[in-house]
Amino acid sequence: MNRPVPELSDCNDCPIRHRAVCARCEPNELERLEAIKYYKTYEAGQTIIWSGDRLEFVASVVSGIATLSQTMEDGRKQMVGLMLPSDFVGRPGRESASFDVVAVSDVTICCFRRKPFEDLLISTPHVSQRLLEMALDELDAAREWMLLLGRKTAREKIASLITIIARRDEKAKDALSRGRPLTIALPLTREAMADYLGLTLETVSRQISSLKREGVITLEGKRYIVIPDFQKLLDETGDDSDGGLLV
Amino acid sequence: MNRPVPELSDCNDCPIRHRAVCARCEPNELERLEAIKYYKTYEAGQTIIWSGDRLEFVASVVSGIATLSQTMEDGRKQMVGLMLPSDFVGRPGRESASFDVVAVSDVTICCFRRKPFEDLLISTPHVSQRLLEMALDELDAAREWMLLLGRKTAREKIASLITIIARRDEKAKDALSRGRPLTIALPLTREAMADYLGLTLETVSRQISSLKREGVITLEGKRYIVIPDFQKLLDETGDDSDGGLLV
DNA sequence: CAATCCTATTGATCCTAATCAAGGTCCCTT
DNA sequence: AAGGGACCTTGATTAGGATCAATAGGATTG
Repeated sequence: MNRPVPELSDCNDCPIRHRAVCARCEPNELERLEAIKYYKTYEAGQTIIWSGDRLEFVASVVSGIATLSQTMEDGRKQMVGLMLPSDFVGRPGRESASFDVVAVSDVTICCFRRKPFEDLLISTPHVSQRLLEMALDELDAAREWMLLLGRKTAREKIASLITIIARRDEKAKDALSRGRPLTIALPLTREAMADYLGLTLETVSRQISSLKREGVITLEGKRYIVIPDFQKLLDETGDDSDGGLLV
Repeated sequence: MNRPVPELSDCNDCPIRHRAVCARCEPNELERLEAIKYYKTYEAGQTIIWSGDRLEFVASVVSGIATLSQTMEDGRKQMVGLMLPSDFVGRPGRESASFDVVAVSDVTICCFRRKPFEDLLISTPHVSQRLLEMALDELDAAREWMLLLGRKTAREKIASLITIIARRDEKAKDALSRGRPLTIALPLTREAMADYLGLTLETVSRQISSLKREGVITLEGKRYIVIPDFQKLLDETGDDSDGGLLV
């Protein structure tokens, strides 16, 4: 199936610029980035990188959603990363992948050949500084996620996941900041949600039904959620109540 | 209580050099590091940084063990980081702490005042490159930890924790690589282990007793563990069996 | 349009780990 | 040496989520 490759303008010349990696790049540095970049698209369900694969590139998600996950020998599976547009995938300095990267929806990524990208890192300090910031942000997110996995109830996990998705939903930002009812797209299947949360898909389904019964959320089809009162949802997450709407 | 501040030689002039952060530092750069560094010691049980505190420094653990953890309003607690000597604590570019940092044993850290350290990062690219590598390593570790929290059984969690501690135990390295019986110090209380693993302390105690009953481990006192056959322990972790002894 | 497949929902039962509770061990203090 | 306190172990019971199973909705295909 052929899909058009995104125009350069889709990501403002440099695809990782939307996370401001290249905000301070000199023209000649941008040129070097351009020279080593190419686009790839994957269909929903395809595996982009297998754990253990040799890493040929690092990449930035341009559109679509991908997941990072690990699978145990007996099939138990845990999602360990959710990559949305603008997220950075891959590890400068590592030869092989530690996790599977799977396209959940159709995905386009902007790749940079790894070796030249690493060379470029050495000569453009502000890029590695920005990557460090991004890595530390991801580390903070991973640590929040660990609290969720280790200590939250099934109900709290579901409520937390919905707020996480709502906060990263560009289209919902406006309604969120005004305290309006919120409609958000649910990009994950029940199974993917279960893998995210360390639950089974049956438990996910039951908890969603329960939140629905109690009016905390409403479903529109299976893949759209309406949140009439965001604070009420936040109260179900188990997180500190203050400041929840901010950040 | 007064403890002697470690000599400079304890950490080879630059305390983060043992993780090779400064391997490529010029003499004048090392001087700048020296100028903004100071040592602090904490007793077991003391909180080094409270979540939300303004961050005055970043630091490197010189000796002892500290934990990063989060607590929910009702007291549920999850450890999200275990800091051993040479680990880096803190976040350049962030004003306030997201997690509690607590000394588990007596701890000495080598601090760098944050602002000047951040300035130094900008002018010494190889330091931020090294910090990036360390952050990515920690991210990988966090993701392994997420699999443990989300999908492993209590027994697998305990076995995994013991292997993690064994692998980071300098004194045990030799015996480990030769396939010898291994004695390791257990630096954590049952409660701290429970907070690490997302379990209760009773479950931790029961699972340790069970592994002991079945001869996978032996206890020497409460805080030393003997592992007669490391592979047998690995078989209990749920991780892929191949390559387990390496890395 | 029926057949099939994939995803989701709901019910019944089981099991793991949490909770509640009682002792036990070791160390420190006096 | 006795007392107290921190830490650990073990037992009994409960509960939350997993597992097994049946059904339903919606989209795609022939």
